[in-house]
Amino acid sequence: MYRAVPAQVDLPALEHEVLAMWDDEDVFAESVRQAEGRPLWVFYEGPPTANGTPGTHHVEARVFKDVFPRYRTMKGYYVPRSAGWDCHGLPVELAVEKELGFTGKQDIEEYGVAEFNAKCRESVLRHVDEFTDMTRRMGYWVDFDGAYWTMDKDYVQSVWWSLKQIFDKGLLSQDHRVAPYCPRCGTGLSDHELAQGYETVVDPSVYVRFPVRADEDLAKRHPGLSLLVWTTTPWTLVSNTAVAVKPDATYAVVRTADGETLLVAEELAPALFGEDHTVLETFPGTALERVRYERPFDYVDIPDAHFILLADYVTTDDGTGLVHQAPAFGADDLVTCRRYDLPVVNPVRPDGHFASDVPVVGDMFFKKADETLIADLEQRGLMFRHVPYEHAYPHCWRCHTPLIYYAQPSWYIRTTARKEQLLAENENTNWFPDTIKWGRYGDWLTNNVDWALSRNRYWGTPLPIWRCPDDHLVAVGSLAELSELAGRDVTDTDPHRPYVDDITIPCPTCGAEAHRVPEVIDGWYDSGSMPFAALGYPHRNADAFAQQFPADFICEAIDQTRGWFYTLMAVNTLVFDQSSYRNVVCLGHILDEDGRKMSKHLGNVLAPIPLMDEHGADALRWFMLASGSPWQARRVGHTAIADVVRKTLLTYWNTVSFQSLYARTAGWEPAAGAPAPADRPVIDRWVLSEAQQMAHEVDLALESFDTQRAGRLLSSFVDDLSNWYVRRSRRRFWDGDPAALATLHEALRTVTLCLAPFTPFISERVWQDLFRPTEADAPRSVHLAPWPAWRPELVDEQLSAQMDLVRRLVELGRAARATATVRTRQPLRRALVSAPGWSALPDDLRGQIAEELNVLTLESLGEESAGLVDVSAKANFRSLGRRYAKQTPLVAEAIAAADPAGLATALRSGGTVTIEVPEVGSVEITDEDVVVTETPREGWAVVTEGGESVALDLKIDEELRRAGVARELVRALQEGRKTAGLEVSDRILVRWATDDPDIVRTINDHRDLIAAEVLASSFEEGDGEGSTIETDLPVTLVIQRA
RNA sequence: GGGCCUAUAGCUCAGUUUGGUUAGAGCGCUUCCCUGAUAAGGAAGAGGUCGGUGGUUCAAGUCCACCUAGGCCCA
Repeated sequence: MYRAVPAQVDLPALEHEVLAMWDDEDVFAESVRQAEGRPLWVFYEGPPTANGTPGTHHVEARVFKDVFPRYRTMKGYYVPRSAGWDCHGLPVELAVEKELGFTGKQDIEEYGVAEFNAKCRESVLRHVDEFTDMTRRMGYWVDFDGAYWTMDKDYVQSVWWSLKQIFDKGLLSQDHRVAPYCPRCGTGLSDHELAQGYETVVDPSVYVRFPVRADEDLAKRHPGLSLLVWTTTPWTLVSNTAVAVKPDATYAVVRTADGETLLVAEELAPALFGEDHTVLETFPGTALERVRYERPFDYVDIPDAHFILLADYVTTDDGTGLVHQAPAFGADDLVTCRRYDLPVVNPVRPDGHFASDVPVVGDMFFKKADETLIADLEQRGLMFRHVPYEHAYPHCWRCHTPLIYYAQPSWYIRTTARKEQLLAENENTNWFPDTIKWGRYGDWLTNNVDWALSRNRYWGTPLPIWRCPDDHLVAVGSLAELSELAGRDVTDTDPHRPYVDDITIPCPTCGAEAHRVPEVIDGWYDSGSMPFAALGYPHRNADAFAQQFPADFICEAIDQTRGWFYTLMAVNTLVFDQSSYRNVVCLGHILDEDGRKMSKHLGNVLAPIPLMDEHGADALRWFMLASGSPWQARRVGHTAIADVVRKTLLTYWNTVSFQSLYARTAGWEPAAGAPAPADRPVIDRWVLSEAQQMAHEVDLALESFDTQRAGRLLSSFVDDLSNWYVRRSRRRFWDGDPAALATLHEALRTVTLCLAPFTPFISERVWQDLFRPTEADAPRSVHLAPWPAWRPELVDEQLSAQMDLVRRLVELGRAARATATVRTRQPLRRALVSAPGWSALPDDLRGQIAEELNVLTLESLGEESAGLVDVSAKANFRSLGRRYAKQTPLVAEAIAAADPAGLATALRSGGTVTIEVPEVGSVEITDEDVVVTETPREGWAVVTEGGESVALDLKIDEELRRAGVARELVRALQEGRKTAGLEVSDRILVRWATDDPDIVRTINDHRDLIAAEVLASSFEEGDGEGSTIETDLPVTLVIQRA
């Protein structure tokens, strides 16, 4: 026996019960365990940074990470899934610094690295709990007990091992380069970190005069000549070393309206000076090489410098075509200046402040110096123009400090050396959506630059390289290896700073004492190592790794193209010569209701747990999976989610509740048996066929990671089931018809299983209420059940098409009633139908139309009513166009001109008609080529669409009218039953009283029908106890429970 | 400056792969209908230059080119 399913449901409360049940019965673990030995389907969880509170965008990715493993499990795969936590890195350090009130590295050093790292570890553990709560609440099944932590000792040693592989391949090296650097955090940033931190800022844009030295020939020809140099970083002018020009551009000496003489690229002169200037002389950039000038500031000593040099990268798109060179602060500048053997002078300290001994700007933060320097240039008359300039400038993605491009020593992984291989691996990867593969991600790979791996920080995987005073380097792959090198057992050491820093080894090359280099590594390398490091490979779990590499599926949001998607591919391709994932689903971002990014700043962040406790996790999940396109940025808000509940979840729930109500009322059990599907009424066969098709197509959609399509299929099936199958079959349920009950049971079983991966809570509850109690061998959870078996013998495509026709005809009939303003409750004598396929429609289906439209008979419009109709014929371009292409309009014209009635008659019998078309000749027309529309003439309500017509006979005689009144009485009584709070199976006593002879006659004529409809065991004239029914008819009705 | 995505009803979005002559749904609004599961359902109405221009084609929301605007990413 089914459990009773109330019509009203509190979804969030239901979900909490289901969560408790999963815990009690250990369902998730069992779903994995019972699949052991089956084919593996490998999923990798991208570790969230255990820092800060999870947001609704975390729910998005996690819904997708859940739905496909659940689906694959149902399809018979073994899908183990471990949680993972990204523990290291600047975000954690920053959070701890903030807690402790620190402002920089010096505070950390004073506090003690060991103590600071202990705080970091503590902070990670704290934040992981919040993620765990959110993850459980949303029903994301992932194994927390087997979670990997990037700070675990074994994890760190696996990372070390992989770095040693890369070092041994000659791909890990130290280099001095100009790279983005955060002066606050005191560390360089990798390119994927840089990518996350561009902010639009207003910087000064300055055009500065650099006077050409008086002893230069050029200055002799043009006394008072200055170079006009443009920069948006005035603070770098202190270190001006040279000026670069484009060798193949044309430069001009220009006299301005003010009579001043300036040197700029010729094509930029109009933009700079307007039309009012005179070009005195032009020459190519090459002619300017080594022309000396007076530098703007002489605060620091830069020997043998300050002349013009040539560089191809200079453009004449904007600025002046003369580019200021400060090799310590620009990657291009460094390369160019080195070619001319110029010194690299850097007056800025690692903390971003000018050195104390620099005049004027000493100890000033680099950005702050702009103002002072500009004032000075203006005072000395060197400033030509000074305007604010809005542009995107990189900032530290965590602390928002403007970055400085800064020459610094750093460790690099030479990913550029393996670029071709990375591109080849990308070739073998399936991206969803596939545009990412060649677009955003492919583009990123094509423009790959070496990976700046090291960080001058504390809480991270220490770079496992030991160096002796003679710069011999050793890479170490584990603590065991380190013990051997050190000559003592250090395997119990925490591999983090500062402990590992204290271990020294004799240099294997020269025997001198070697120390570990001070850097830790980029946290993104940790997460990219997770395929092997999560298992502690190669130090253990070699077999498991062999099986679980690469992944069949990973999924994150689009910001990870340069994050995890990249590091995962890069690390594993470098170490194993193979990428670590085959299919990658790449989601769009989540925006607020107004289309803005969610940020604490705007106060528009939706906290996930309250959101789920209001609407339910299923609703949020369904929204993420099926509402809009997952690849696109989407707006999330309460209305959109409430809509999911109302539209899909409650419709499903109410169908379940309906089934439970009538099955229980009838005492029906699924085991009681029912006619074989083939022997059931046609509407049953139809819904079973639809269910099969739906399950099959949802299967295919999920196979190709298309949850949106799957969702559409599911919700439209739920709608069909509730608003067509149940609606049309209600009476059979009241009677406890086993065929109907069995059919709905089977249809609900199919849809419940298909919904399980999407909405695991409500489907679990339905499983517990309907299926677990009534099937002897039912799994104890829907999530332990297999995907519905494909039963093609139940599919009937012809029936499906016929039902579509029926539903279209019903629509036309309703529209006809509306135009005639005859309400549906009033029976009509007959309806006439004209539609292709009508004659083949089984009587059962015709009956559905008649009942739905409340007409006594249905007739074909063509058969006996020839005189009543107007016939028109229209060309079907789709079929004609294929044959006649260019001549289609001519043929169409000829069809329109032909006698439509004759055409229709000939074509209806399946024949063909030959018509003569000018310029084309004889054309043979079949019924496919023509849309025939028949329209009745007078006294009829007709609606026609696409060649299908329904006409209602509007004549209402006394008999029909009274039948209508009877039906009105029935409706009023039913309404009364409901208001009185009666159960649907309760019998009632009815008393009626009226002065209206017409009502008396109606009741006398229809007494049995009315009594049967409202379950009245007595239906008598007179007064009685009970509830009085409200009705617009002149009659008093009183009902009472029998 | 480059790459990618997006542009369809007041709002949120389908439809574009495979071109076919009345472009759909939901929400909201108006009117009506139906109700023995439903916080439902149905019909009609108002509401569309399918971002713009040009092209290909007998035929373009759909294919092509260019442009505009917005978003994301890179420089």
